[in-house]
Amino acid sequence: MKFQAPKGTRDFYPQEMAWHNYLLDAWRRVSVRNGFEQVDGPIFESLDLYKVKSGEGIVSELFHFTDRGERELAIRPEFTPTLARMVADRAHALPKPIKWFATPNFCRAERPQRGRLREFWQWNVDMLGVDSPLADAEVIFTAIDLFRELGLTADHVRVKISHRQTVRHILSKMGVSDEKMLDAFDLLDRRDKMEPAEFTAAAGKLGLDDARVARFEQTCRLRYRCGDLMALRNQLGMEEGLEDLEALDEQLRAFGIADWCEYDLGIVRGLAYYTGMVFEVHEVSGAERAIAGGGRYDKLIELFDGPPMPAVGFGMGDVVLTNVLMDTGLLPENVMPRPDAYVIALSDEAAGRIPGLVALLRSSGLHVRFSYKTTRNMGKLMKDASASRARRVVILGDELARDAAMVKEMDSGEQREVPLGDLAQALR
RNA sequence: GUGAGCGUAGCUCAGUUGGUUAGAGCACCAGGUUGUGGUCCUGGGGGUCGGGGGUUCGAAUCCCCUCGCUCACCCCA
Repeated sequence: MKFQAPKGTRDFYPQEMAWHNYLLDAWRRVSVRNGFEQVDGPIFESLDLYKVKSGEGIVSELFHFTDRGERELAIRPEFTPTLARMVADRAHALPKPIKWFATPNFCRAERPQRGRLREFWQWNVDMLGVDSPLADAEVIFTAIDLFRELGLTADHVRVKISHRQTVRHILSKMGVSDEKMLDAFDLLDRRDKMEPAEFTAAAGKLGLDDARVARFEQTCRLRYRCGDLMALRNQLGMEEGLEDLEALDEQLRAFGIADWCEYDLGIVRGLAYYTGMVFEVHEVSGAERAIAGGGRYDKLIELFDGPPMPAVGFGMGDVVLTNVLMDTGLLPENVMPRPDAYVIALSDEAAGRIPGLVALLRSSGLHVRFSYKTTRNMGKLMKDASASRARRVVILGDELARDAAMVKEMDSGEQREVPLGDLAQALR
């Protein structure tokens, strides 16, 4: 084996490609019925574009290169900067709200592991121009609509939701100053990887005393059902400061997706990026990486020199989603296109008529295949026809003397003689 | 990028304490039973044992490097 696919990339043979398309088709179908329009951009961009949002540190995670004109470029690792650039360019001309989706592939120079490769496809869904929990909820609904489309249920996946403003209020009430707020979010994000003592010490530096740390810790560990914010209110002992979450809660219930959602204040996501609601979708066992993640990012378009523009969206990668579908047995076995007919010939004379017949049937829109074998052994040819999963087999045998062929329904086994002139109609 | 485990045909794996031309099942290809679908029979292609170097009379088996896979860290845009 001289060459192999580069580290962290996949070859898509027909079966894998069929599954890949099954996913992309579902993404597209669900996007469209939820009112989103498809967009795309170049697969490489100026390296600087990615530094705007993520800083200089992002460069080591990118596949980047210099072109012959000394331009620093990078293969796209995400879609948001491209989207922000596109929106900023025509912000005043585009009708609002802007509801866009894309299904691009991305490359990131990371070490591959389960659920994370160096090249992957990601469904991006974004809504810009509407600063409302209604938009937040609709975006989450769209993600859930996809899960339903693929056969997943609320028993398989869970949408974990938090809200920056709400967590900020809670932290603030516990004594964290505005200057220390980002550090506090960062600590919240890393708490699972820290020893309890280490966590307590770090929290102390942020102005939280031991008792508050314990309470905060517990608050973040608990899960709160969508539609029941009373539990959270009681846990926190707060009467105010939960308005943002409450407004979102109302919309989620209005969309009828409360069963899929829960509040998890430990969800943090990108620090400098999200400004309001944030969410992740996880498989219930928690064994896989996040299936999807997103939230509200109201300052981003300005960062790309556009006008103020509220925005909310999410990304869903194909790798983890495929893992989940495989584990749950929801990836259909047969997603390859099924032939309408498979033509076999039982004599050399009959074989001579295959090209003309096939050409005729195909030009009428039918998916038609035939055998290239020279054998006239019917058992063998039938086996090939069966393997192709064709709906019907057209048998060219003695009936040709009457200008007719046998047409066999492969699913039922029934067969009948059909005049050649009626074949296209009979196979429809 | 750091650490750990793994790497024999397309797939799942055998391969005795290093010993002659490296095997099986499935898959693939060809043919047979002179008109009916995962049957049966016969034959065939395919591996420089991930790659390179070393130790040895001799290595798939031992050592080093490298590439890839898996897992954790990092990151998760």
